[in-house]
Amino acid sequence: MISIKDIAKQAGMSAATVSRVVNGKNNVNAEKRKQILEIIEETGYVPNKAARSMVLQRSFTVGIVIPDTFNMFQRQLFSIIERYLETFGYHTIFFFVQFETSSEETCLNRLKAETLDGIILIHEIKIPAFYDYLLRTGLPAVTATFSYPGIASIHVNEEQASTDAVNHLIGLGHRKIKMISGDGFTFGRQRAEGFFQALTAADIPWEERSVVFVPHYTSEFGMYGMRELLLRDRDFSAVFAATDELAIGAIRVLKDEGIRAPEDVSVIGFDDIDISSYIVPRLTTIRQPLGEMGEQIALTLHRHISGMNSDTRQQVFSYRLIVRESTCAAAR
Amino acid sequence: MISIKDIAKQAGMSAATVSRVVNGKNNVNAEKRKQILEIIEETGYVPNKAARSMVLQRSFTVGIVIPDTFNMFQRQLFSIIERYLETFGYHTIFFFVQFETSSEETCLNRLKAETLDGIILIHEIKIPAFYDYLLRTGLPAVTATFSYPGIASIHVNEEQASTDAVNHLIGLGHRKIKMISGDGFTFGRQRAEGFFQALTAADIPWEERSVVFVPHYTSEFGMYGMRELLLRDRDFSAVFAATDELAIGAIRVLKDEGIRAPEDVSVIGFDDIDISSYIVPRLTTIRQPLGEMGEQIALTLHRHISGMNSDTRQQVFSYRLIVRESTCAAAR
DNA sequence: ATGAAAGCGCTAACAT
DNA sequence: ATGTTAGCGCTTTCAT
Repeated sequence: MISIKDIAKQAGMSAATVSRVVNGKNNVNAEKRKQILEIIEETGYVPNKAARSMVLQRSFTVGIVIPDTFNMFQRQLFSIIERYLETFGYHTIFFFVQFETSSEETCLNRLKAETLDGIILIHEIKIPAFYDYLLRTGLPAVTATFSYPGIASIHVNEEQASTDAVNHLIGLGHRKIKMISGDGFTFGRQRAEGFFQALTAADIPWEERSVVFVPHYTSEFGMYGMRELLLRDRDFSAVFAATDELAIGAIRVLKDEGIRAPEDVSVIGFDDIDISSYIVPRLTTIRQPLGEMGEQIALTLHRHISGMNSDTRQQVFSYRLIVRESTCAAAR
Repeated sequence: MISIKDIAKQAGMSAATVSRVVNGKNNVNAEKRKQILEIIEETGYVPNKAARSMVLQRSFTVGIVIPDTFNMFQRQLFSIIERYLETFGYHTIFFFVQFETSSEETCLNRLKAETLDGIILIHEIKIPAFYDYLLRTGLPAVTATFSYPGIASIHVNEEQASTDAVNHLIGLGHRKIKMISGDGFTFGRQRAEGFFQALTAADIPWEERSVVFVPHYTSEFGMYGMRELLLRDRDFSAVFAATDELAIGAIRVLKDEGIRAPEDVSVIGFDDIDISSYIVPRLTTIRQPLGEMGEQIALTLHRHISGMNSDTRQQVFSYRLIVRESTCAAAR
C-alpha cells in the first residue's frame, strides 16, 4: 500500500506538505503543489480512510440502518438518500438488521465500533438501548418512516394517508371493506388505525377482525392474508393492503380463486413501488414522495452533523393517491 | 468516545492487558480478565474499528461492487452473500456504481482508500484500470455473474441457459420467437447468443432484428422493447426476455394492446426473482441457484483471504427452467 | 503474566 | 511556506 510518506519521499518534501496539497490548503508553493499532484497522479495515491478518520475524529461516513429483508420501498428510499449524501460528500455504510433482538444488539455494537458522522434509521429498532446510545452520545440521527422522541424524523401522516386510501374505496361505493396489515412495526398499526377511522367516519360498522395482521409485509404474506380473509368471510368487495407487496400477493390469491380484481374485489396498496405500475392490474396505491423525503433526510442529517441546526422536529410529508386499475366502482 | 485507555485506567492495568482480554489471548490472569470483562460490560466499550484495521493492516471488511440501480436478482444475491460473509466474520461495505465511466473511477479511488480484505463484483466494471489494480495488488476478488481473466468467478452458463429457455418455447411449438435483451453487459449479449444458437439448432431462420436491445434491464425498458417488437413485425408467438423485469414490462404492453399472454404470445424471463411467482400471469423463467452461488462466492473469497486457496477458476453453476403460467403451447 | 514503547497513516499545532 | 512533532486508538514486540 502506498502512503503519504512514499509521496513525500518521492517529492523530496515532508508529509505535511503533501497533506496540505491533498486537502486543498492554499499555503503551498504553486510549483511544489504541481509537482506533488503529478506524483499523486502517476502513483494513484489515495489517502487511507481509517487513518484519516482517526485523526480527524470523523469519517465523512453515515450509517444506514435497514432491515436485511428490506422491501422495494425501502430500497428506493435508501438509493435516493445515498445519492444525496454523496453530493454532501458522505459515504454510506449499511447496517442490515434482522428481526431478532440479538441482531439489533449486534448492530448497536458495530455502530459503536465505527467512527460515524451520523446515522439514519429506515428501520424501527425495538431495543431502547439503541436510542439511549444515540441520545446519550448525541450522534446526529434521523429516523425515516417512523419517529422516536428526541430524534429528528421524516415520514408521511400514515393514518391520514390510510384514511384517504379507504375513503377512495368508500367513494367508489364500497361498504364491505377489509384490510391486510402487519403488526411488526408502528406504520402497520398506524395504517390499520387509519382504516378504522375512515370506516368510523363513514358510519360503516367494523370489527377487529376486519383486519388480518400478518408477520411480514411481503407478497407471500399478502397471499396468506387474503386466504385468511376469504376463510373468515367471503362477503367483501374491497381490500386495503398496507403495502404494495401485500397487495400483489392478495391479488394473486383472488385470481387463483377465480375472483376478478378489480371487478369483484377492488384492491388498494400503499407505497407505490416501481413495479406497481407494470403489473396486471396496475395498482391503485398511496405514493410517498420518495424523492423529497430522501433529500430531506440527507439534508436534515447533514445540518445536524455540521452543527447548522440540530432541532429534532418531525417533518411530515404529503402523500398522493394514485388511482390505477386495481380499484373500481362497487357492483350494485 | 470510550477507548481502551479508559478501560485500562479504570481497571488499574495497562492497555496491553485490556487488548489481550478483548482479543481472547490466554496469557492473562483469570482474575484480571474477569475484572476487565466486567468493566467492558458496564461501560459498553467496543474497540474502534479504524484504529484496529490500521495496526492490523486488515479490516475484516469486504467490499461489494454493485450497480446503484441494482435489480431484484442482484438484490437477492447480495443479501445472501452478506449473510454468509457475516458467518465468516466479515463486515460488508457497498460500492454503488453508476453507468458512467467517471463513477467507476470514483469507485476505484474509494476502494484504494479503504483497507479491505477482499472484494466482490456483482457488477461488470468496464474500465481496465479497475482490474489492473485488483491484479496488481493481489487483493482477493471474486466476480459474480460474469468473469474476468485471472479473477475467480461464479456464474451460470448464460448461453446454455438461454438456449434451454428458447428450447422450451420451441418445444411448445413456437417457431416465431423474438427476444428482448440489453447490450450493456456481457450477460445480455450471452443470453442473446444462446437465443440465436437455439434457433439455429432448430433450423428456425432468424435475423439480427429478432432481438431488440434496450439500454437497461428494467420493466420500463421491457415495455419499450415489446413496443419496438410490435412495431417491427407483429407476427410472433413467443418472446424471450433476458430478465424477469424485462418480461414484466413486455407482458404489460401485450396486455395494453389486447394481446393475451400466454394464449397469444408466450413470454419467458430469466432470473426467477421473488415477485415472478406472484404476478399475473406467474412467470416462466430460468432460475439461477442464488443460495448456492451466494454461499460459494463468500466461501471462495474467504479462502483467498485466508490464503487457504487462491485459484482463480471459474465456477459454473447449474440453473433450472421453472415452468409457470406465462408460456403455453403455440396456437396451430 | 504484565507493562512500556513503537508504530500503523494521517493531520494539525507549533516552529522556523 | 514548509518541516518537525505529537497523537488519534489499537496491537504487538520486547522487556521484565
